[in-house]
Amino acid sequence: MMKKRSASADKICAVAVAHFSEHGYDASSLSDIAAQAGMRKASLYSHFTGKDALFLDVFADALAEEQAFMDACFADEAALADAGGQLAGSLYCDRMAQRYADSAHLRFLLRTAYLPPASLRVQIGSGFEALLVQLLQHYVASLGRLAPRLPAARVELYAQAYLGIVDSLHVELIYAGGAALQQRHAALWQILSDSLAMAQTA
Amino acid sequence: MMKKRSASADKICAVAVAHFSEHGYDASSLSDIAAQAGMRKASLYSHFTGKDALFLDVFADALAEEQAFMDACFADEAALADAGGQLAGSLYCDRMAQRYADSAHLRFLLRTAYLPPASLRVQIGSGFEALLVQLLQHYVASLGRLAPRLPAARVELYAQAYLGIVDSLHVELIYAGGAALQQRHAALWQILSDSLAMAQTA
DNA sequence: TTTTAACTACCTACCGGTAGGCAGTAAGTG
DNA sequence: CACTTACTGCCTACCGGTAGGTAGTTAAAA
Repeated sequence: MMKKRSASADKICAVAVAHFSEHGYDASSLSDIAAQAGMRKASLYSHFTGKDALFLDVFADALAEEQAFMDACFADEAALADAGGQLAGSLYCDRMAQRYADSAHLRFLLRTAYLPPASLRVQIGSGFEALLVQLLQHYVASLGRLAPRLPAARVELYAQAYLGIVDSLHVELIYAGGAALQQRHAALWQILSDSLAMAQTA
Repeated sequence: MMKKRSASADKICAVAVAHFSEHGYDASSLSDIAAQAGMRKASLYSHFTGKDALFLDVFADALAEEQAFMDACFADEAALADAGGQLAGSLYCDRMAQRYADSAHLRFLLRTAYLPPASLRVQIGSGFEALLVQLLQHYVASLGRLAPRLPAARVELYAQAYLGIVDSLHVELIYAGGAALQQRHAALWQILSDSLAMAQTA
């Protein structure tokens, strides 16, 4: 593991991710972040060259954390493949609400992925893109394991639909904090399940 | 129609919706908005009591405009019901990408609905909620017309799924500006169509 | 003549960022 | 051992800039 950062820098990042995820880039102030990390604003500049650099560091942390979470979900799903009735990628969706509640990194990531600060748009975009590609690969692998006889065109279609469903759940979390997530999850999962069943029997 | 505002106030709102939709609440400055509307910042205060008030006025405009657009889509869909093969709510989704490109009000609405300024959270939330309720009613009415024999529980399920799909398309627009919207639209629409076909033949 | 909408000028508050100093510490040097 | 040096991590104080917002004035419209 790369453990290059000092303890103070880690503390700053931990505070910063909470601020950024709650207030966004513009409405987060370095003074507040520094104060909550137990120091003055000027001292931040011993650890980060500026607001953008801090933001990007936090973003990198968040990407790594959520990628690890995603990997773990699909690894668990593959390990629990004995219960035959489940759908590909379901574990990741099942755990999403709890993860959103627990992880400031995920809240930060969703907020900044959809509406990044204008100056960092490209870097944020490409970083998040990589995460989506990874999710897509996990899903396709899982689908190939659970429904091996599916034609390639259908695999592509379900992959797109899966990403869409994940985004839809994300929106529910951002927008309503997950209050009505269960209903939406169930509804979208049902139509996906119906379509898959139809494709497999045909 | 309530045409209460002065021409200047209308101009200010037209400029403000562009700024807010592009930069968000925090990163939009009243000086810039005023300058682009052809006056000084102080003159704004002859028309609006402050930034919040201006923002809420713009929000109300956007709500009204997009509600009208939504109503028009479903009215057209009902009028064109002769072409039998279509799904409920499809016209609204079909027109969404073009609408997003054309209407700063829609871009503004999506941005502020998902990540409102903290101080106005509740007002924004309840306003947007009303729009979603309207969308739901339109969809249920349209579905009832196109698939009258569907059991009530299924209607509820498809309504939830439809809202989820709409949100998913919104995210694609916000995130990628609609670059990959066609694929996602097709995929989600396909699984919804499959599920509906299955429910109707069963 | 009263009202309205615009103006100039200014206020306070806070922003991100910088300069320079001050304690503590650990290593080199006689 | 004492002394110097260099470095770290944080501090106070400040910079230029800009934000939202206010006061008071002018000029024209009603």
